[in-house]
Amino acid sequence: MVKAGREAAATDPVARLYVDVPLPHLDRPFDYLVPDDLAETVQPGSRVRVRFAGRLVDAYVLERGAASDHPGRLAYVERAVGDEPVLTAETSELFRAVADRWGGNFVDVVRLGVPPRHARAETSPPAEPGPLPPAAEGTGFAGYRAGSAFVTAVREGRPARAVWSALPGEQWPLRLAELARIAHDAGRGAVLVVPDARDAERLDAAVRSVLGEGRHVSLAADLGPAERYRRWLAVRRGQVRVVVGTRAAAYAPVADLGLLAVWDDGDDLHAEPRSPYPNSRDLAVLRSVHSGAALVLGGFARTAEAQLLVGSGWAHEVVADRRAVRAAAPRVQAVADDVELARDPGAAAARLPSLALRTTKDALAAGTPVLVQVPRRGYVPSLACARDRTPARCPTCAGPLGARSERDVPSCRWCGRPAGNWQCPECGGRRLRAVVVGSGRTAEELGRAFPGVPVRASGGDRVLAEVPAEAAVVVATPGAEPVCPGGYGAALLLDGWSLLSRPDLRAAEETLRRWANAAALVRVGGAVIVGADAGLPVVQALVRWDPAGAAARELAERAELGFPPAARMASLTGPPAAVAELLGAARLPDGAEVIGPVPAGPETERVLVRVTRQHGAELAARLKEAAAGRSARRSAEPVRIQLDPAELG
DNA sequence: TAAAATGCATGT
DNA sequence: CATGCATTTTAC
Repeated sequence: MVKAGREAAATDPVARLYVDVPLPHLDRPFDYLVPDDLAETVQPGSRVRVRFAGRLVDAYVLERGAASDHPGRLAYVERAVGDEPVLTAETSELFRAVADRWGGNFVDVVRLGVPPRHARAETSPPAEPGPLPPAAEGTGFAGYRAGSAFVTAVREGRPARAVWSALPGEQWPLRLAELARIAHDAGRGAVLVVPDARDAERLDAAVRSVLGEGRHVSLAADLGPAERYRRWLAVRRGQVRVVVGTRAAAYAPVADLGLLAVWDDGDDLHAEPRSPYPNSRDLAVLRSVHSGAALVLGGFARTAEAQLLVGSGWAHEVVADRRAVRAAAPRVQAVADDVELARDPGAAAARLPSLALRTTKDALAAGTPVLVQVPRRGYVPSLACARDRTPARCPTCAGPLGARSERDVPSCRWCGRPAGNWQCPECGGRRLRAVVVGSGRTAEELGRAFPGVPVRASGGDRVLAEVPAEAAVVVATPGAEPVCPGGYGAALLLDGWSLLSRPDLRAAEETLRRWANAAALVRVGGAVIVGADAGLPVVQALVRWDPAGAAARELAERAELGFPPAARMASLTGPPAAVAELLGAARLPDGAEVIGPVPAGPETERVLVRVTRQHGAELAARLKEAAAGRSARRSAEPVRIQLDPAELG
């Protein structure tokens, strides 16, 4: 039904658009007529409202055209939402490619990459850029093999691809800012993606120091909707071409993108928890291919995925030579067990291994802080003697004991070692009871071992960005380590046991990543004590500071086991009948291997489908196709499809 | 949430 | 086996 008086636009009256309905079988363009009065407003990339199957829904315009292939009558676009496009030609193509790569819908990806509209923000005037600081003579990449070549490629607008292993102590925010400046001066845009808001703040500051005011924005996740949309619009309008931010920033509609950077791609914060579950690294890889932008994946550690890009010749390594590594790396020593326990009566209170204790004392005496990395706190309460309530302590490091459940073997919340046959030092009792301990207590308890030294805690919802360069014990959970100007005097990495004992495919890689990130904050000549068996390959990799070697070994192991990234996997999660139906309907690629199902929660099962890397795109397409069939037939119970799931369980 | 397609009870 | 009304399906 056409409203009285409505007429189609004189030129290109047809708008091809995606309707914002999350059903896989509707994930294709539909044609609508553009009414005459919207002829100027509705453009490629516009957000509009259309009547679709009766309801008014949002839609995203791909393109305008003269005619439609649709045999039936076309409906009119109902109205425009805002008067400027939200998709660019490049992001339109990117969203389609991301949806295809991960077996999802175009509009789901739009939700990840385009912030919700905030009408007021559309009226705010652009910020005037401040003076542009003079360009630096060179960059910090000169000290890395292939570093200068990569910088030159960015300057010349070539789509070079690098995996950068940052030296310990490296000012990585400044390095990435330098690259952004190079791209900027070449007239190109840059997108720099980091795991969390704190990293985004550091990087934001570094980019400001290099580009001055008003030439970049930070799109970190902790902004309000108005400010977020305002900054994002400034990017879309081309007023700003350098973007810093977390996950979602990777989609920023930067004009003429010249550089994509992802820092610490192994961090699980880079894994998008919403459908279709893309992650920053693979997204950046995809976008670099489609946009012709240069790409750098940087970190202190290296993922097996990044290693594969190097090994296949797709990306070049940007690494320092061994001499520079040796000069920059802290001295790492492993303390595996009770042999090193203190006999020293002064250390009786906190029975840290004597090496760790000496190291800590020395660093504190030199007026430098000591970083103590402890496992992430869960909801785990502390334990105490059931008889006299003496707090239960780890026999090795004197950390507080906790347990995940009543029946669980208690383990140390500092070093993670299990404490199976605990005995109360006061009354000899062997039974434990749960007690609630405030989160600040952990740090306080550790601090007691060093009277008069301030203890600072960083983790959970109280994360410190920086600590002063003075004697202090800094207790942090992985990922929440504050930086210290000049570096820490020493670091104790106490979380090895809880990390390495996880039955996770990535346990070793993740352990080294966390250790390296903490150890990299230690000053040159500082000491790192790691609480784990020196014979473990992952410990050796830290001692020798060899993230590339560790990643190569990790990749080889995964290849042997047929795990990603050596193979491509999809995980299907949902009610057993639904999973079975999807699997039955999917025309899986030749050689696809179905693993499972295994229980995955109440009324829920999961199967894994494994194919070779070459069949990855086909697998995604086939699963999408089967899901589309199910949604068209209204098979109600949805199945979650995840390509390259972050956790393989 | 609108129109079209389909289902189905009812009356001849 | 047409008719009218209810329900289901499609989706521009």
